[in-house]
Amino acid sequence: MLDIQFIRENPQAVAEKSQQKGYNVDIPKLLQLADERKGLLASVEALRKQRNDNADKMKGGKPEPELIHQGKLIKSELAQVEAQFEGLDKQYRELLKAVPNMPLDDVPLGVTEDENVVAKTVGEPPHFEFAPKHHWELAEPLDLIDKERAAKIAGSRFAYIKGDLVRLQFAIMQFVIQTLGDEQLLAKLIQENNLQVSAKPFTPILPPAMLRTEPYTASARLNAEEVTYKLADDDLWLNASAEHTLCTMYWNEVLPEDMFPIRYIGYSTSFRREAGTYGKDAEGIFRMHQFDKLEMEVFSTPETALDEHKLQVAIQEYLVQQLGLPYQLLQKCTADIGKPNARGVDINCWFPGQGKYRETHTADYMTDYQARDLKIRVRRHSGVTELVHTNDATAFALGRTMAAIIENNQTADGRITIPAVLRPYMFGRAEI
RNA sequence: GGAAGGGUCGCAUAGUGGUCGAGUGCACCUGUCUUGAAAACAGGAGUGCCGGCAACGGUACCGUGGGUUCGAAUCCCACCCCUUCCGCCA
Repeated sequence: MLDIQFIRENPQAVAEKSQQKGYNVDIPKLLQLADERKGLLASVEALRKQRNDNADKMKGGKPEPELIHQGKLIKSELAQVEAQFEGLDKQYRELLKAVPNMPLDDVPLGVTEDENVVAKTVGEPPHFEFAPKHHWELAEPLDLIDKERAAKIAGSRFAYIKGDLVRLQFAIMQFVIQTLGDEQLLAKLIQENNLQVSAKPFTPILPPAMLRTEPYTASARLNAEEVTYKLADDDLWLNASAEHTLCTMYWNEVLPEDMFPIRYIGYSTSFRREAGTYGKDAEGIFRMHQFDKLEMEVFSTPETALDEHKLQVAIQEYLVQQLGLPYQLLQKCTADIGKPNARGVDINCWFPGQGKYRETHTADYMTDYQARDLKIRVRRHSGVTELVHTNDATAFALGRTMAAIIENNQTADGRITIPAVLRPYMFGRAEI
């Protein structure tokens, strides 16, 4: 959430920028609630002081009936005022949480995702001497994907991934963990992009795949209506990305400055309900209820956070380039960056079967918006505490990445050439 | 899932209704002393919210949420987590 003090000082800007993101929030109402809440809080605290003072008078000796009577009066009045305060506070918090993060100045204005700006196009879509096939058309004869039997067991948007496609997935995972752990490579990317951040390698991490309502809500990532699966018998949700169990990892903690930047490369199966996407990308493994993903998550001090974001994008580009996939880099517009985001970048890879660039990567910069509600702080060397900044970014969503590899690397005889960087992790093989 | 024990200010602990708006030890910070350090001695130090330019004041926090009471770390209820044992299980 946003700092109420900031909203007080910039009501106009907050209203406008929320509007740009497609959020209609009643800022005057919020500020009015904030003021009323403040007044009630003062009353509550004054009454508590009365209660405490009254109780103090009864220490030691035996309680006088008059003081007990006084105490009872204070108690009932306090109960009333507290109830009022809680009601108001709930409204206030809901409205405050409804305010999205402010987009940075370089985020393009837009009303739909169609207004995302193509910042650059890298690589040439491959030319085929034949009509390129969809990944599912190639995968079927090679017996790499079985969706029919998966549907029998779990319904639509599930798959059995088989054989060499499994080997390919594990090869990509090894490649990513190796790459993000390479300090020299990171130093090179940092230098090339003129960034002021450390070259500290990313620590691989396997997070829980479920989390409770309270931290999930605080992360501003819980989307109960469209995305997130809820377990019926427990207060648990299936994570829709490793990001969700990673950004909540330091919930309610104050961390020493020496720990920063905290860089993780997380691997998790991700679960999404995909409500409202009926018929969309129904074939293949492009849009699934369950998919595996490697996700970067970085906690940093505020002054390095934007460069951490840019580093994540640089890493994404490097990874995609290494696999030889043609892509476009999109500067996401205000409507598409997402509620907790201050800035967002997408990478869309070329899918020859569809003849389109499709989203495979996202990089999100949240400033302190996530950390404020998650209460994740840094204790500076000076002793003061400050909210951290959070960044997350896809390393590879494995289903979509493999779909892209299959389509871009298809041969005339329906086989798939393995990208050179993955071959060491594929027993030296060059083809599926 | 069953049984027992436990969760206190970084760590370790004290604390079973008012003197705990939380004591002590260790670690930490600042002084005094010392060439410097150590030791000793003295002092300080948590997180949030509200008010204040600030010094500071108020308030809340003893796993979480409710309840009892004039008053709760302490009593009651529910839940979470940890430890040990049993059961089940990769």
